[in-house]
Amino acid sequence: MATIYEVAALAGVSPATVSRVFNGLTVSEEKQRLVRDAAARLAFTPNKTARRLRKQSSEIIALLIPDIENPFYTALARGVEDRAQESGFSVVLCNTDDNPAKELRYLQIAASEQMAGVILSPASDEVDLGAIVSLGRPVVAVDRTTPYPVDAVKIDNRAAGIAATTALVEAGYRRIACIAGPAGIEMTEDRFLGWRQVAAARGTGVHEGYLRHANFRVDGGHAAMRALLALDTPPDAVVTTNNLMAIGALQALAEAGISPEQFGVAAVGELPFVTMAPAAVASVVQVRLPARYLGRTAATMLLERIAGDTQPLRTVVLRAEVSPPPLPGKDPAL
Amino acid sequence: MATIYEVAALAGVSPATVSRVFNGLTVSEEKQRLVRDAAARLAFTPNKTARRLRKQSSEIIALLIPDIENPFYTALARGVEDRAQESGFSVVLCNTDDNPAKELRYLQIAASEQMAGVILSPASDEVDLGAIVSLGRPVVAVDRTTPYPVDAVKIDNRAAGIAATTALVEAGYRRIACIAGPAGIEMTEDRFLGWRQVAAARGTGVHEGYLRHANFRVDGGHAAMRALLALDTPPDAVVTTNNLMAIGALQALAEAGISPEQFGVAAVGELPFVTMAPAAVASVVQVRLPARYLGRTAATMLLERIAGDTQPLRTVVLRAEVSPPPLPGKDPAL
DNA sequence: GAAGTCTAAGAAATCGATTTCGTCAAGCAT
DNA sequence: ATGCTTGACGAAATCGATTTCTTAGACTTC
Repeated sequence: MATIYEVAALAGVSPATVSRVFNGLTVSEEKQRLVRDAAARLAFTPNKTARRLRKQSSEIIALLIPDIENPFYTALARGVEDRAQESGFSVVLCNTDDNPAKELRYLQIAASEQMAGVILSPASDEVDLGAIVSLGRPVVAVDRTTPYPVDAVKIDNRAAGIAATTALVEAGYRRIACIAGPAGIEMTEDRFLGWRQVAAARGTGVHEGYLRHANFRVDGGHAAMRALLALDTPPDAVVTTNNLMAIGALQALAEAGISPEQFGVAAVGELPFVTMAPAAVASVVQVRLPARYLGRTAATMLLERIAGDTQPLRTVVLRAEVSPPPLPGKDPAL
Repeated sequence: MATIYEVAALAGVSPATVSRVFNGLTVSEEKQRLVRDAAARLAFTPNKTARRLRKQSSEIIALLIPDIENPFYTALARGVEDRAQESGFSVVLCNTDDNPAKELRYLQIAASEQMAGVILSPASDEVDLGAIVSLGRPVVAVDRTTPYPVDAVKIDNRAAGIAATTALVEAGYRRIACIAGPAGIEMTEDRFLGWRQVAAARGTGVHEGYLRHANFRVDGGHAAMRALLALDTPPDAVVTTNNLMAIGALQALAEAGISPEQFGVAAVGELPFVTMAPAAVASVVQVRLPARYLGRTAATMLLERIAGDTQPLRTVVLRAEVSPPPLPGKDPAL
């Protein structure tokens, strides 16, 4: 790795001039050419570490997500990445596993690595964002919220819960259960409040035991669905507050020999990689979340802050829509 | 952010001593205590950027994968991440999108960021690893191979292709087609060679038009399957060389009203998030790849090199197995 | 033509750790 | 008691860029 000094020596100028050329500061045509030629000949790449030490900031943004194996978050990550790339930023993807300790560790790394900013989906309401916020690094919460004063991009979760449940009611279901995520996460609680509101008003009321808390993963949805089916008066439909728990629920139903055409299933979120028969797919209510756009929006907000935007805190709320499945074989891009 | 100088001043020692304390070098009990107290009081965290500039290396490894939205690669990433974490390393996940230009860009970043090493699944055989290799940074290729002299972890792809095709033959299918990935990637070519070998020997021979090249994604598999179904003499079964193309194929079949119980489908790779009826699921041949373990192994090899291991280049070949689906609702961890 | 204003570009300080080099004192052998 | 080793620890150099200062010319302006 050639350094700026070697380039300077070869070009017959001072290191300062080399730096100026690479940073677009005023340098005569003449010397610019000399420097560029020398740099090309030495295959010079500026040392980012040195640059960062001096500038006290980098062009890297950290993205902390709870579960990298959940297609919702990978789509979100794509959105962030694409937007960041457009501005010449790189994204470091960190998997927090819904574990506050891991999350904290990554936040510390982000700080001590002088990363330009952080986009995160907090593992819990108790994440300590105080340290990084007071350091002046911009932070944007995405999908999930946090009590700390940071920008946020979220879904209208209450409306999404209502939409999912309403679709089931309109399909004729009345005994509607809910498989919600862990307590203490506003995102899932809003969705289940939406369910409760509709289930109470237009279903048979909120039956004891029809609300199940589970982890956000497939196995959680599976276990919860089995428990629901084992009730004395089992429900005739279920709402799940995320995509993977719906997969688990569908698996449990399939095992029990029940098709989603008989038993209503609604998911807040999109089912990834469905291969069921078209009729079965169509019978599953999917409240599609604009995951990629969520990520893109968060990235845009973060980049604005990084660029020095000091407007008051913003929370962007996006609405999800109950929509038909995309044309099969087409990726619903962005 | 407190610096080492402030800690030194507060503790009444030199900065060198503070550094020594944090690096476990010989320092008297007495001063150790003073330094630790001062550091705690100032909430001191060593500046990684400065450290990296001086040490010319970091505790970050770059992981370059072609498609972050493919569950195979996210599982692989988990394997890498878990192993790296055990050794105190962080992982930076980079999505190359099967795009050599993006890949090159990330490799340059890895170099100029002084990352400790790189694990990658090359987007093409022409990736230029020369620069980073000659820089002395360890590199491990995973899943896909490269002509450059680097360690590698891969699947016995030929055997996987043979296993997938053989399972279809044994299920009674004879007109077996193949949906392969883009040409020029050894991984997918070996798999399709396995198919060709078995199809030629035990099927009806390799029919003109039964080999389709597609991108590695769902839409590619979908389009290829439609093309196969539109042939004058359509096949009665298909082998896909990865997981997502199988999803696409199954979707195309479902649209055509064909169940995988009638039309043989075999995938090299595991179908993510299946929700089909158990009988349908069981009829799909899945050659399960140890994705997580692949990642873990690659990480282990890389960490050994980082630690200074200089043994000759190694290529670890893992065998995939045609196996029954995991118990529903259970994540096939590691 | 003297004074004032720019502008290009070099010299040197700076970012915050690590590490080499010395120094000084204690411990040990002769 | 002298010389030698050993160990703790401070002073200062170092990593490679960026960013003041400065300075020397070139160019205005009255």
